[in-house]
Amino acid sequence: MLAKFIQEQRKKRNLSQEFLASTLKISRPTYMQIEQGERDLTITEAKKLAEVFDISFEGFLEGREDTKTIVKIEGKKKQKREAGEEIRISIPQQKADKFRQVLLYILKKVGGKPNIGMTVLYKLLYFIDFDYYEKYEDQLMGLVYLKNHRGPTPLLFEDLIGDMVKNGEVEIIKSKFYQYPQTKYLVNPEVEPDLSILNGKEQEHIDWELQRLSDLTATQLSNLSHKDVPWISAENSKPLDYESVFYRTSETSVREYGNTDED
DNA sequence: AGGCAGTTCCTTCCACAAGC
DNA sequence: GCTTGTGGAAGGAACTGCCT
Repeated sequence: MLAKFIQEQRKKRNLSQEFLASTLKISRPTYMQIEQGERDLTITEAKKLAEVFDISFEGFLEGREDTKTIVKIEGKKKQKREAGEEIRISIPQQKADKFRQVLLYILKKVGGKPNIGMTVLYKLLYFIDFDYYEKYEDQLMGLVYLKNHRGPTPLLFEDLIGDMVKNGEVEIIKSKFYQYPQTKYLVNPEVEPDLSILNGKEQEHIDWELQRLSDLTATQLSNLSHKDVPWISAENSKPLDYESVFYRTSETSVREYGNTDED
């Protein structure tokens, strides 16, 4: 049932009824009735919700998320819920570890900045990975990023954060950045990222990205990622292709083929 | 046919209660 | 404290029946 689906999606995203109600320009009790299945959605409302949930309109109407992607970390036997045909992606444990350390490092360093919420974090990870690949033709974390409406979304993120919250390494804070709800992540002060897993070149690259990107807002970073060839050339809700960084325009290219640098 | 009260049904929101 | 859930009142659209 669609009502149930909407509620699931809302909870999954840590959104309040109040927020979605105001997005739909209705009162919260009215929104409540939607989740209870006592009131039908208008087309406009359905579209809006699909947009907020970052799900295609068709997928939304059928009550399914359109990225049927099963993430499996090797060596772990966590099974995600079954749902029709899907893309299966296996992630080596080592890669997951690298991701974890990089994430801790980023959060430790810039997680406290007011603009750094989940969305900005996604973009930072994306640029770190894809820029590194463009520069050195090698993978740093080498995560899989899917093309979603808002921009590239790292595949493993939610699972990893879930794990880290359970282990007490990270705390999730719901706050607001201007009028937008924001999900922030605070690292437990006792936890130190283990950077031995990264070589000097990798650390330097991450620092460089953080310095140039970590003060931008979610909107600015979204705009930037939407101009990027890997994003443009990918199909909706499909993985972005690392190879396509070599077709980047000067707008997003970071490799110094000649002399293109800005301040 | 048109007009107009009475009714039903749906939707809205307020206010309160319960949960965390 | 903030969020979620619910009963009830109010407004409005639409249908019915009755009258001219």
